[in-house]
Amino acid sequence: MSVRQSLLAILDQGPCYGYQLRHEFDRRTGSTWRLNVGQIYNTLERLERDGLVGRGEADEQGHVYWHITDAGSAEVARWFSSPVVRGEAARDELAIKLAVAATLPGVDAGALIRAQRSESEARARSLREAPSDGLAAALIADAMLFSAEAELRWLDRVEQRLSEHPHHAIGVELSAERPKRGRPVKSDSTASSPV
Amino acid sequence: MSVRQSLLAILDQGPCYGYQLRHEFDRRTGSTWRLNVGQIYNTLERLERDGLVGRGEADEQGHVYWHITDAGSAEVARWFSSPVVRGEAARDELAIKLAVAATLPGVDAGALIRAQRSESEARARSLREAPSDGLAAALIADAMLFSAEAELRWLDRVEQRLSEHPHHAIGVELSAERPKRGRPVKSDSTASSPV
DNA sequence: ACAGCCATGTAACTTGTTACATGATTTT
DNA sequence: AAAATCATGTAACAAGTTACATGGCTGT
Repeated sequence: MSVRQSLLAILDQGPCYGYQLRHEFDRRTGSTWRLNVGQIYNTLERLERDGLVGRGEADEQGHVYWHITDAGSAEVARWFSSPVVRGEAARDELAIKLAVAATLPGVDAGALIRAQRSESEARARSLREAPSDGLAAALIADAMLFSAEAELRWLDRVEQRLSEHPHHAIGVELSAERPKRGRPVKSDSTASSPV
Repeated sequence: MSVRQSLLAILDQGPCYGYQLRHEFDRRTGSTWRLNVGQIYNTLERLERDGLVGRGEADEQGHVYWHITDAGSAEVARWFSSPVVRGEAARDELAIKLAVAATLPGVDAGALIRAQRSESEARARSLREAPSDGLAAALIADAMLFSAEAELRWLDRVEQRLSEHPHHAIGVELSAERPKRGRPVKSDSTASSPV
């Protein structure tokens, strides 16, 4: 939702045309994530469908200015007055991946941790070294750096937990809590050998 | 992609039927994110379409066992041997929101920071207090806690940067880097008053 | 003339997510 | 007998993302 909401928030400052919105989003996020132009127009049409923006006539240069509606402004106000709530939604890809890896037999979670640490360290280093141009870029870079550092701390913690927990792997076929029925049926053709 | 990949990784241990997969995903992620059952079947059909899994015959209980293909196993191996790369993709909703808020005139970024800090603090507190049952749940809770703490550190940093940078807001209509053409056209009907 | 950017748009697609229909089995 | 859970599936949709087509304008 962040692209959609950001475009709406920019439009709340005054009408803009598509390309302009792309540029504004770009500046305000420190050119960190470049939007494909097509996405702007898609998003605008969806916002229009939802009654949050309206499409103006094209001016002499052919620029199509979009303006926010009252419902749109209300939505922006709501967005800026409420915090981002993590948890229910917001799945952390790395957390899922490593948790799954750590609980599956036959997967080398240690190797994954080392590969990830190397990646996250490189990322943190490059974020610390690269100078950020402007406030927006600096804010985004800070967020990314802090997040990479948290990732590294977490990786250490996971390694520690795994070393304390020698029997971490939860077998698929041995699970007591498994819904019903015994072990998986071996399929002849392409199934890989179960552990 | 994490749900899709996780289901594939579980299937790499041996054939499973839909409900079973849901249960396995649930256990391995500490019951943190409960999947709607329908999503399992959707995902399985898409994996089948992509040649990564195959559908077996139903057994006497009517359970439809799915098995991984060679291409699927290769994909799992690839997944577990490569780190999660943040940056290009992986947009941080909070970072975008706050960066946009901080660069738009007329938006009270300070209030947003305070609201977010209160939310993130509550979250961190509840993660620290709630006991985690089992390794998977503990790992996921750690990840969430570290991430919430990084968020709090970042909010402090943003507040500091904003206090150093009194002229942070970037006006839409005053921007020199703006693509072309002068100020936005005022639309008569529903446009909110631009700042 | 040609390359390249500005600008608008369309079509197709991905993953995730929900609501719903249907029936079997199990529990109370 | 009723309620709950197990189990499979379908249909629809949201948001993001990309590739492509089309033109105008600008600079070399």
